[in-house]
Amino acid sequence: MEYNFKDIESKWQKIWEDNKVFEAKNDYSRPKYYPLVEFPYPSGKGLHVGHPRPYTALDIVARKRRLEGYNVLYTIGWDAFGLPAENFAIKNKIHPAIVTKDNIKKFKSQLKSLGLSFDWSREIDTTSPQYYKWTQWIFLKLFEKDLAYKKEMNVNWCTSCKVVLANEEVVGGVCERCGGQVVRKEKQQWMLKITDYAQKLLDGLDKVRYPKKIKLSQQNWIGKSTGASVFFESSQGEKIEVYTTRPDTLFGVTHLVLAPEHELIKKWSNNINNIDEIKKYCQESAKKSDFERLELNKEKTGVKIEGIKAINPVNNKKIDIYISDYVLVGYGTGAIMAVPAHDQRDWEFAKKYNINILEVVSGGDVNKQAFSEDGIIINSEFLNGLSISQAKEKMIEWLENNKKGNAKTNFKLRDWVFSRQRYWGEPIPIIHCEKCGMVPVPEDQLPLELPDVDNYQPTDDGQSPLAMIKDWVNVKCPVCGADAKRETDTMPQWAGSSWYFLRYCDPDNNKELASREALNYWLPVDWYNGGMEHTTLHLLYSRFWYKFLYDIGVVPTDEPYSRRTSHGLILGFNGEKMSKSKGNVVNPDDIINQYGADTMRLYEMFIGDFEQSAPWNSDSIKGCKRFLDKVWGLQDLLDRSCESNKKDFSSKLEISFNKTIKKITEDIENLKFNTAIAALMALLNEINNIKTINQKELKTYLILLNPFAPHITEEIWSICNFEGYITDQKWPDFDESKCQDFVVQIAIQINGKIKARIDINKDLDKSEVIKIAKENINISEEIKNKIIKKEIYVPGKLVNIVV
RNA sequence: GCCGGAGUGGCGAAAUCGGCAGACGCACAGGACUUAAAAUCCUGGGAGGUAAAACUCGUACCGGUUCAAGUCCGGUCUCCGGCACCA
Repeated sequence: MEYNFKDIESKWQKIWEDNKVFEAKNDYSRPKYYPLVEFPYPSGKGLHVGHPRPYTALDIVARKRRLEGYNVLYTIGWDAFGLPAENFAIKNKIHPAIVTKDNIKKFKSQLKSLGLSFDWSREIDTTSPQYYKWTQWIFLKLFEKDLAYKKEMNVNWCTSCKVVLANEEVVGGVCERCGGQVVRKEKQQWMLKITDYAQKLLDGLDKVRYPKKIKLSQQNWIGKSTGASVFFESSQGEKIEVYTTRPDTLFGVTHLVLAPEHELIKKWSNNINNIDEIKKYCQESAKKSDFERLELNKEKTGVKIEGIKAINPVNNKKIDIYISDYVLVGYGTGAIMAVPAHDQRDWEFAKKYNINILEVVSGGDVNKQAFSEDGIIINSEFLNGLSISQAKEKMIEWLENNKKGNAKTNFKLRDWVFSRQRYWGEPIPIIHCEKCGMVPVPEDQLPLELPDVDNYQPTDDGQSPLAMIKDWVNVKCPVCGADAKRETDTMPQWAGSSWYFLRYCDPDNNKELASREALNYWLPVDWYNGGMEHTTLHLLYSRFWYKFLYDIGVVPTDEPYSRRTSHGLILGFNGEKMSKSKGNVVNPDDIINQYGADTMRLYEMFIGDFEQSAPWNSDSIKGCKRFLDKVWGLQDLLDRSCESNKKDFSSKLEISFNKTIKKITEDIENLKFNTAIAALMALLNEINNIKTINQKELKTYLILLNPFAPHITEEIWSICNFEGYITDQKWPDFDESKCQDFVVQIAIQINGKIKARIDINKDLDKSEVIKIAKENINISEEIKNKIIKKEIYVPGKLVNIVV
């Protein structure tokens, strides 16, 4: 029976809004629950059907929690700084703030039409000065604690646009937009010392409930390794420090490899015989992005430095030095000791350049490939006969005693490049004074607002467009009053998103980023859902900021998120990622117009395993619409007699209802929204077979369905004259003892092959069941004249007789 | 190259403390209702095989463990996502 979803949905959305049904209460005595979804970047394209998947999922959780009696904080905001708005501004000369405002308006109306139970009174926008005042404040705290600093860094530089590019904007070595040549250019960048928190970020993972794959990704990203620093000496007398995880193989070192950017190469330039060749190689590798180096380096390249040698500290042997771009300047010391016998990359390099291979761990065939497994040390003087781990220990001891090195822990994690030469971001609140150096903008002058500019294009030398506004740039030093200049770089988009969930707790606070009272109550976030693509950047950055804020006493716990889950992508009908160019984008507005928000929500959740990606299929939506039409028809099956009203569940449906309550209750907690809906469908089919439903059953059914399809369930509740609103009801309990049928069907197997099925009482014990099984006509035939070796009974499932 | 995830009907998918593979839905086919169509309702279905059964095969591929394997173990292939050759 079709229902008028248009009227019903707008009616209830208005009632919820007018009555502030979903506003979180500032009543800190009640049990709280804080579910969180990643807030969107409001792009000009509007929502696509992928957005509502996580929002609906946690909306279901939020609605269920409210029914369970919790004070719930579920809200949304806008991560609105970023490149697309800026590029749009450059092209069309429209202020990004105006574009952003329009986009937000569109996103908001789209989200509202889904009936999500967001507390809109707490909505935030990272580009509003009231918000970024506190982003800047956190930056100043980091600066104060020496966790923000400036450093020369390589950036991608488009030689034709004269713009710094993100890795993503570099495609095949050229600028994505203009096709110009991209080179690596040295530039001063603001950095945040996330590496100071590497160990804490690692340790914190033990305390939180994240999926294994997310913990693993973060662990791999942080990449702790233990090994040693070893000091080689050059024939010129300089110390060349290398980091190795295999100090046990030091006697197997055949050469050193330096990164092309290594500082010693400049220093040696007068002493290198083949300096032209070296310079050429360095220039070539400077053209490559990291990604390209990765691509191109399947075949190792490198150049030997002629005229300079290194001395191996353990045996004083003179060895060659090479440069190669498979060694990265940003990791370790930018120099490695090469042990071709026991490292595959070194092995390949050695084979190509005809370098000796010195075996120092026995067990493999180092002529065929590098041997990196465990073995006994050989050819290594005082290490001979030891295992790898013993040899590591002994070598480190030797290095330390002889001042030739030391034990060292290394992290792969690099510091966070925090500045952008862009307009549409938070201005970095620092003033450069010739006398006083880098001076923070005084806190009472925050927010340091973004000034208006006429042109959003960066300057020719790659400075932010802010550098062109002379009366903004030129200021007096807050310390000494001399002429000074403002920092013109802005912050990356990651800044605003690193702490937004704190602001939700107290969004209008003008004195603090949020009151301590509110933070104490709401934090930590109980359940945070987001995309896998944010696992190693956003998720790690925000944990870092949070831990920092904990250390300076701003937040009450040391981890921000108790639980993290991630959703799979919604793909186009063709199984590819949705994108305009592929023509497979689906707009949720169309679906809602045609089928309604409840159907849309249901299909988003029914489409498949929440954590797995799934292709969108506009034909399959019909099933969800049909289901809701049938739910609408339940009104007609309601037995309105007095008798019925007093009843508990009817005997026919009692078990089914208990089973379903249990299943829905558990499935929602376990992200199994698809099977929860399947269970509701199955129960509905059962009710339709019986053709009657009593009051308790209908009420229970509506409450169970409510988190998934909130509008239709409210409407039926109200039409049936049930008391109050469905949003004020209590989530149903189930009786564990009534979750299983008395009579169950079990399979009977002979040697693992099914030969019969029988119905038995679930409480019968093994011998009784096997007795009944053997009496079955098929079975008695089968086992006649055979020797029974084994009889197995799996309660409620099957009997297997082995003959 | 490395790391992570996944391969099950025509399609989306269920079932992983080893225990009846394919719940629920889409599409499809047949039937009912209708002048007719749409909508709705009922019925059907992994493949082969049979008049119908029996039976055989079947969860990417090869092998193993087990009374029993989609699920566990060893190896291989393919697809998707991420990446910083991390010494």
